[in-house]
Amino acid sequence: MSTPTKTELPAKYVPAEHEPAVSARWDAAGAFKADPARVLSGETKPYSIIIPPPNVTAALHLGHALNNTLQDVLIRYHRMKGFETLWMPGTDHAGIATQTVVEKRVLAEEGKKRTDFERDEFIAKIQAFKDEYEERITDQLKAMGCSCDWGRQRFTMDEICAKAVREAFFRLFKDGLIYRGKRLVNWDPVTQTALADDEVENEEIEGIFAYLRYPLVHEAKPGDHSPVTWSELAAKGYPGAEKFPEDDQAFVTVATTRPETYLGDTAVAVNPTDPRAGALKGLRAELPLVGRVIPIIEDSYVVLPVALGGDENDAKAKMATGFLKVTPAHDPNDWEIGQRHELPVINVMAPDASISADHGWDDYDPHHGAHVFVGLSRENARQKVLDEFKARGLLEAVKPHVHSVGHSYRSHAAIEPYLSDQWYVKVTDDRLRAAALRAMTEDQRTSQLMLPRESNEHDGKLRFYPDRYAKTFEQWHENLRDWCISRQLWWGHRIPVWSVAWDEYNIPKEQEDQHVLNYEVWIAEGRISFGGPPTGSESKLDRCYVCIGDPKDAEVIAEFEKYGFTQDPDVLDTWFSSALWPMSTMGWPDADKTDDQFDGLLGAFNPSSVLTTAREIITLWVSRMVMFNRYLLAGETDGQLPFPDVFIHAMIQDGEGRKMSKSLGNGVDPLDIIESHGTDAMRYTLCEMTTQTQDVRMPVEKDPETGKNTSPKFDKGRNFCTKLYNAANGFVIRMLSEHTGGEPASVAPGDLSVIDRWMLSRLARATKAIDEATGQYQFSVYAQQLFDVLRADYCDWYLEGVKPTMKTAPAQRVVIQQVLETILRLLHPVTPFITEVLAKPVRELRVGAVEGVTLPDGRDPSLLCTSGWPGVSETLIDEDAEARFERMQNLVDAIRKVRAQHKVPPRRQITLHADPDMVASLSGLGQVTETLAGLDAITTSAPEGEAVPFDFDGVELKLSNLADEVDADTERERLQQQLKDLNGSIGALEKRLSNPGYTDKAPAHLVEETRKKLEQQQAEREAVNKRLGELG
RNA sequence: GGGCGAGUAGCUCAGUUGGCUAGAGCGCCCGCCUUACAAGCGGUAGGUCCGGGGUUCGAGUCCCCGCUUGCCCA
Repeated sequence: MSTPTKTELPAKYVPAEHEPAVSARWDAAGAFKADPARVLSGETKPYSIIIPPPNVTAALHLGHALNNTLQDVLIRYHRMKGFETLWMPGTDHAGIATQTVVEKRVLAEEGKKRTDFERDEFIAKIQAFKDEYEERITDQLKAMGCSCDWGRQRFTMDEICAKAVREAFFRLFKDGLIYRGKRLVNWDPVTQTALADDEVENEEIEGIFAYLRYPLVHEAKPGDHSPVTWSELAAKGYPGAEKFPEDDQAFVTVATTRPETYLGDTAVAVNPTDPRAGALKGLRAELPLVGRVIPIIEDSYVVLPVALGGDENDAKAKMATGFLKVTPAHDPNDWEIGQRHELPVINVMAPDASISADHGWDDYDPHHGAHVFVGLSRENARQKVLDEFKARGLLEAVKPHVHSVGHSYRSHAAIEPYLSDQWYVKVTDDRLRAAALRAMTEDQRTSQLMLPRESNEHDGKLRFYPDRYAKTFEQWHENLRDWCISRQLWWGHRIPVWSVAWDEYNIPKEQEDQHVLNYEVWIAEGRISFGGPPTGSESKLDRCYVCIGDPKDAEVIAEFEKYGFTQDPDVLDTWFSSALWPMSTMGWPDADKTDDQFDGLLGAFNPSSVLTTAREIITLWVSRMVMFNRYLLAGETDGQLPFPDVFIHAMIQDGEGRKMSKSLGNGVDPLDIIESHGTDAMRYTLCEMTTQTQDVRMPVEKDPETGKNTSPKFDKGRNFCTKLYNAANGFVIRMLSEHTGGEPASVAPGDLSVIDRWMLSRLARATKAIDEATGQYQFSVYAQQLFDVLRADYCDWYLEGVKPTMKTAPAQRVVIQQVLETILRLLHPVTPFITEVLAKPVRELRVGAVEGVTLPDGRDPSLLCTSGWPGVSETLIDEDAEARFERMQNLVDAIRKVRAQHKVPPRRQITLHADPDMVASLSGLGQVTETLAGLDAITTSAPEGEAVPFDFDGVELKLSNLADEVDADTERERLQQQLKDLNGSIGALEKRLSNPGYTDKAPAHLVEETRKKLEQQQAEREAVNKRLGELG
């Protein structure tokens, strides 16, 4: 009962001839559209993945190809399994990265800087760039076969996401979780903007280490101080004080690479274990020329010099004096020390990094002499400080010193740690941090801090794959610092806060009542919220801040702007909107009252099923999604997670273990691979590479013809696909079309021959292994299983083995077809295109079923991607058939080996002489052995002419008719090699068995096995020796 | 400085409670255009499992020390 019209396919598989057409079929069928109604009605279970949105800054690279292939494998697998699947696609605006790229482009093309444009004008340029790259990225994802729900594609700055950002910001602001504070940022003094940490490049520079002396003083009261003498210190037991003239003023020597920052010093620190520390208690240092008197504090951060017990292997200890100048405004470590000791923070620089008294240097007094530095650049001031100290006898030494300094990747200027006002999310608050820690599954926790509570059903559900990444997540949260979310950029979500300096917030008397009334109403209505300092902080804000929930709320804005309020010019860190991605893409905060596109999505698909990403994202993104999802989707207690599973995949490096990068020119473009090898080949290879390790290497080669980078690793995937196509189209489809008739509608395994039962058994095992591997995110195991079952089992053994019988065995033809159709389905998530191409013609061959093999129609059987996942019952696992078939495989291998050694021409048929048991056993396999080993007969009769004996399972078999005359030398050589191998093996076995420890302690079955094996090999050796004797 | 990996054949990698003479793909070499497939088929060679200790009857696998190398965080 064959279908009337058969699908014809070309003889050779050229991916580019099929992939676009297959994509078009998927699109036309709306195959990837998710329907939340089916979930909400309870009809199906949801499976969803939120794409980690690629930056619109650049086209996708191989890491994206890997990341998205793995997601697609999961999505397609679950879709076939019958889940309602949603894979939400989208892109990220990537604030600074994108703005920078566009700035470079505009400078190159128009010779203009960003500041030559109005803000809106420049943003329009970035927007145009974004549109271009978003399209490109979308095309790439489609070319990769990603089965996203394309009708729901999002962008982190589109309207619904912007609304989510405003809502989240407003709520956090209102709840006191967003505050204004000071912090050191990476400041680029040339372009005058803050930079993210990853935009700072560390470079080794040849700098100096300067040793400066700070005179010590007593301070009776502020402004009244007197020198400390060495004799005083000696009296207090200060080691070494006696070496100095008694009446001279004592000093401490600090060592620094940046002498000019001494202008902002607010303390000198000494290690509490330093033997000099005790004598210095209560004393102070006076900064030369500046006149500032600063305390001497104790802090264990200070490195002890080697002479005082410091670590000899520590380079710092060799250079250190044991005294550290503390400049909280100009060094991140000093900032930390300043926080610990509540030191004043004195900024001595202007935004261009020149020395200035106008940006926080409040105790500046030109009469002391520091005026000589004001206005100098950092570099000139550095030299001037050295000169002035030298002139006063306070410069102890200057040594050359190579050290690492952060530079702007844009201007290449040295980064200045610069104090500025920024917005922060108080992620250290229990409502955020604890919620993230409690989210972790308990068996992945290593500390007892904030464990899941029994009372919260959403606690303890977050699991990392592989396990070890849980530790990264845990430690990050335990050492968390508040999150700086403001960026001095134009491209991004503008911070919805308006402010005015207190002393400018003047409301005319007659308007005061109305104004106060207005904002009380607005607060009650949730339209505005006033900000304060961080909870528990004593500091006062210098401005009045109001967050306006809706930036289009003209009434409110007009009112505040009337009193001088202006909107914050900064934008939010990109990760703020990314943190909302699992919610915003599904329509939050208006999930159920906007258009159909979002209706029910949040309820049906949040939490999503898994997040698939790279490990550097655990801290930047995963943490923040967990905190925001739990906080914003919560009632009184912590709410649900954005996803229960986090899968972290490997990073692809080049063949030398280097990161792939543009500057090294070692990147591989996925589109080039798709062009040269086909998408399926790329996907297969990427899956196979995805083991549980951190990094995988991909040797990169430049194609001499195209000049494009490629890698030989993809050949395996391409060859695999070719094999599949040749087997399916070239053999199975052709043969089963030509030979039909009499197929049973249902085939019972018991009625089948050994080779069929073996094949079904192998298929059952592979299916089981694949299901298990997928549940554990073991993509490499999945790919390996596919390779083994298709190539090794189905093509190399099964199809070769059934050749002589298939034409006359209708039931066997059913097995051939059913197994192929099952394999196509198993393969589909990894290699979707070629399997979709083959699915129709293979399905058209279906004439019967095998009991235990189910091939469900799924949602829509006209496409493989919406067909059901195959079920292969474990009852098909047949140990007996496997044992018999494997024995035959070993025999065929042994015969092939003899053939090769005797150089028997491939086509020459030879004769196997065996004992009756063996012959009987082989005859149960049909003609399989003869076909695979190239035999004309298997017989119990003795060879007539010359024959070559060989050993198999301890039994001597013979092969005859190898050649017109057997070459004795070849045979002797073969036997001698065999003897050598046997001697080695027998020696090892004897040694093991003569060890009483082994026979007494090892499991009995292992000892027994070893004995049997020894006996068998000894028998083989005897036979080989005998044969060698006969040869003479 | 803290954390996490990796080191097994020329290359890329498997090796799951410790147990056959350590495997695969590619590459090398040999033989084959055998009627699905030369992007293929059959076969050979190739390994002190980074080094050193330890536990064990038995270690690529577990423990300790070291070397090399990569990534993340500070």
